[in-house]
Amino acid sequence: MPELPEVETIKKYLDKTVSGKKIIGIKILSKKQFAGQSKKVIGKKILSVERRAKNLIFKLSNGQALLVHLKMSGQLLWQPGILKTPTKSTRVIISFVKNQLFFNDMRKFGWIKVLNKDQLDLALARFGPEPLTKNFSDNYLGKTLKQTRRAIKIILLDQTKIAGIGNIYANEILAKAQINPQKPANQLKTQEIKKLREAIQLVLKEGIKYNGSSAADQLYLRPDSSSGSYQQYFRVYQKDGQKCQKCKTVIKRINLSGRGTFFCPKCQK
DNA sequence: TGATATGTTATCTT
DNA sequence: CAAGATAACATATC
Repeated sequence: MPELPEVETIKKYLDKTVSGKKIIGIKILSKKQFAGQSKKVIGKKILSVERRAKNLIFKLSNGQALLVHLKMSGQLLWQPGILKTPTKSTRVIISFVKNQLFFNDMRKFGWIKVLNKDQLDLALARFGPEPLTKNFSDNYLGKTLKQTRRAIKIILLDQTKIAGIGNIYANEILAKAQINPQKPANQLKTQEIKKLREAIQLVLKEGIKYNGSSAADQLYLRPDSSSGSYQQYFRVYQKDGQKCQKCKTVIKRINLSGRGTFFCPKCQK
């Protein structure tokens, strides 16, 4: 599913592809997935494409913005040149003079919203710090983890605490940091907190480097319809029954608050 | 056929 | 009341 590295990959592609281009039409095929007035967007130029948490933000020349969340199965696919036929899962088509951008979403959980500056700020206000920026420090992480005894993995997934981590990267980060996903957050020692902060940044950067992950059951694609390759480097995700690369212990799968959780019971304490 | 997977939010429980 | 847990959403796949 698109998490921070996948959304960042899409952001980079689209920022260089659509910035400076004028939107000439919007076709909404799934009404409940588009909020606000498409009228306010037509004829406007895209200034830039940005990312906050797992959201994409298209900044427009009239001060409005398109906020996009792909949820589990959303894709933004760039259609060069001639008019392409929408697929069964195409929900919105954004047209440019020579191109189209398809918003495809099999499961229909994703959405696009037209927002003004205030509405955008409000929509983004609840998110915690971006883990790849300076304000995400050992000090911040330590302070945040001290506040709760919920399992550490649950906290990694909490968008109000840290922005952008989803189930795949939470599993991979804890494997890298050698921390058991079930460990109560407030039991992490100073040394473990530092190790965790480093693992968060390292694993997310790895994900971005390989253009995100298109795992077996995933629908994630880059806007040019190519796949990411980070799935080749997974340490634990969907590897239950296989041997840990480090110690050869069999990787275990458990269910933690309804999410598939994978870890090495020997390496991760 | 029905269980499963997922991100986020609404709602229920402790 | 707050924190934490769980249900709900949609739909293809196994």
